Amino acid sequence: MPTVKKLPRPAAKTVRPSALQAESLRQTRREHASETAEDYVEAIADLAASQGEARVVDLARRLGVTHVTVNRTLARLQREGYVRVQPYRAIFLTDSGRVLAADCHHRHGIVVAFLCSLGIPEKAAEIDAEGIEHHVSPATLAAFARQLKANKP
Amino acid sequence: MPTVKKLPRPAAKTVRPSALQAESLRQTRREHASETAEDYVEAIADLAASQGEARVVDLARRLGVTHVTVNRTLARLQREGYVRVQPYRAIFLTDSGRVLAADCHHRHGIVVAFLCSLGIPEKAAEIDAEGIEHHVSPATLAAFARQLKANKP
DNA sequence: TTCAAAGTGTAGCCAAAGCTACATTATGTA
DNA sequence: TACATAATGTAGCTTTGGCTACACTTTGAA
Ligand SMILES: [Mn+2]
Ligand SMILES: [Mn+2]
Ligand SMILES: [Mn+2]
Ligand SMILES: [Mn+2]
Repeated sequence: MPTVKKLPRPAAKTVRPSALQAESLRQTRREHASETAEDYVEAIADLAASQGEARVVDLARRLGVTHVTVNRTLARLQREGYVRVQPYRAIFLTDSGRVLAADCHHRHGIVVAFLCSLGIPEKAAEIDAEGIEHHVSPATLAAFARQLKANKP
Repeated sequence: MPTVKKLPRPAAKTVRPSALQAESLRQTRREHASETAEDYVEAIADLAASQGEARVVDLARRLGVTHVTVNRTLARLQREGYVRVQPYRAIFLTDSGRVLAADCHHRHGIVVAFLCSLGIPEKAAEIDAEGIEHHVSPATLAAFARQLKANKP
């Protein structure tokens, strides 16, 4: 063996417990797994409200991806029971899709308003919120809402 | 053609401009693309500080994945210039890896402290922060820090 | 009524990240 | 010094979500 000295490990200061960080990262991955569904149903509900119906091209434009990606994702969302799709027809939310969309819309609004209340410009708040929203637990959402109400009487 | 009436599209209320939402989602996807690198280098720096060195098993435990996933990701991070790895040796950060780790550590601390300052329990704050941190723009991070300083004189 | 343009669908490519199963190397202890 | 065990590496599978290229269907205007 070459002369590679093996220092004894210095008494593990445990800056942050491994178990908690591992659990946090697992939770973050779970949130990312539902993120696409959330953004899609919210966009579909928005389009249905503003345009009367949601079509593949509209979704693609709004989500910043190609229509191919939209198509494949819609197939998955149908499999998971959030939407109903038929070839060459508009896209419709199921009941559970509508519920999810409403929840996400509500949460999105609170996150944006909260960031704005900190002095962040509308547009920047909108950009950050699109990512942050999926990692805001019910407790944190409640804290945001509480803070908003306290600052705006 | 079957009798499917085509209503004229009601005057597009444009709840949220498609362009802004598309750009927000693109930004979120970019952030997700760098997220793994950020969490890894931060974990490696933490382990090096607390244990003296970072080994594959330690990383796997701390990140909540198998050692296989750690190995493949480390190969990518080496390709991207954040780490140096040698078979059966400890993992080392490059200069740019150390810089990234320091930035992320700093940002992580501010996000956790900010959430705690809203009354969210430490553990919940830690969990939410692990996901939120990657979507906090410099402007928003500054707002968090400002708020913290204002509330803790 | 025709037909070009717009919309939609599909085949097949890629990379990232997760995994299990198994092979190989180091290490500490008997 | 052996050798069992822990650590590490690798082969190969899966899912998700990007993409281009091309084919098919609808739709509206000439
Ligand atoms: Mn979002
Ligand atoms: Mn993180
Ligand atoms: Mn972190
Ligand atoms: Mn995220």
